[in-house]
Amino acid sequence: MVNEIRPTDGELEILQILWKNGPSTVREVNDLLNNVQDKSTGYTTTLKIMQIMFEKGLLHRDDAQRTHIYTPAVREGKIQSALLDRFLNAAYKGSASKLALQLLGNHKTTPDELAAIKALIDQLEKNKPS
Amino acid sequence: MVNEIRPTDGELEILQILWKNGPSTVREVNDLLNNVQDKSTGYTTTLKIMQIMFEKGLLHRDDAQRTHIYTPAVREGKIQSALLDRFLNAAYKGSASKLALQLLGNHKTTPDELAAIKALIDQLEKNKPS
DNA sequence: TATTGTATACGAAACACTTCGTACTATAAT
DNA sequence: ATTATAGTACGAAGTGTTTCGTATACAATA
Repeated sequence: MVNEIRPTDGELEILQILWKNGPSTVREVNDLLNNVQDKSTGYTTTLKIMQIMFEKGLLHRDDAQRTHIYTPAVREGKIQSALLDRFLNAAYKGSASKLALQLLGNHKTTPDELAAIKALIDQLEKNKPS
Repeated sequence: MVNEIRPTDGELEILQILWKNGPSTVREVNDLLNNVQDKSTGYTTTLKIMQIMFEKGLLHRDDAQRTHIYTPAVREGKIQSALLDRFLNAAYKGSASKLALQLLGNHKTTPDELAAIKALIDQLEKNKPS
């Protein structure tokens, strides 16, 4: 069930790194957490979290070598959809348009992005003429 | 700081009820949790959470009568903005347009709502001509 | 007045997440 | 070969959330 996917914030940070950088070792993930981001996480902390993510089925790992290599077990878009769905219900009681309006109103969006969104809306309107 | 506002899912459910129904007692909130929603939460559980929310400053309360009356200490829109910001960064690394596209693509939106969103985009394009 | 019902307050247990110390092991360097 | 380095595994502490039992107080009523 998609409903069961519930990565924590910490797990999501690690997933983001793996989605972006491809298969990685704990060391690589930990370095990126500490250098690229402001976080200062101990190595064994990152290791533990990734081990737990592996147990949960959130990550795959190749332990053929001493240094294990981890990969995400789930697609980025799938996780995002599941989280979005949950968030939409929890914070906006399911009103997607309310979320969209607040999103576009609060955040800077480039003209290109606005155009892409408008194009999608046009397409939705064509496909679903009421 | 808006950044500090971090209601849990359980707290958010209670806030939703208070935002919708106005000042309420623990009993009223608990009844709504149990009847309107599928949850089956004990009275003292709801009480405890609301007491903690009060301590955190998430709720105000009038304890002039034996039966206390609780009200939200924060506006719905403000909480939503804070949560949306956090969610956008955690799950979409800050790309509002990516979130918007997934949102509109995944969820049914009525023609009226689509029109409202398009109107907002038009206005944004007018105000910020690149 | 005594009993019953309904409040609040409090404490503790259960659970999950994060963090870190430590033990152990394999590889690399001297 | 010995030592240093870098990795995994494991356990336990700290924290926050949720849950519930229980003590206590007030109010209504028989």
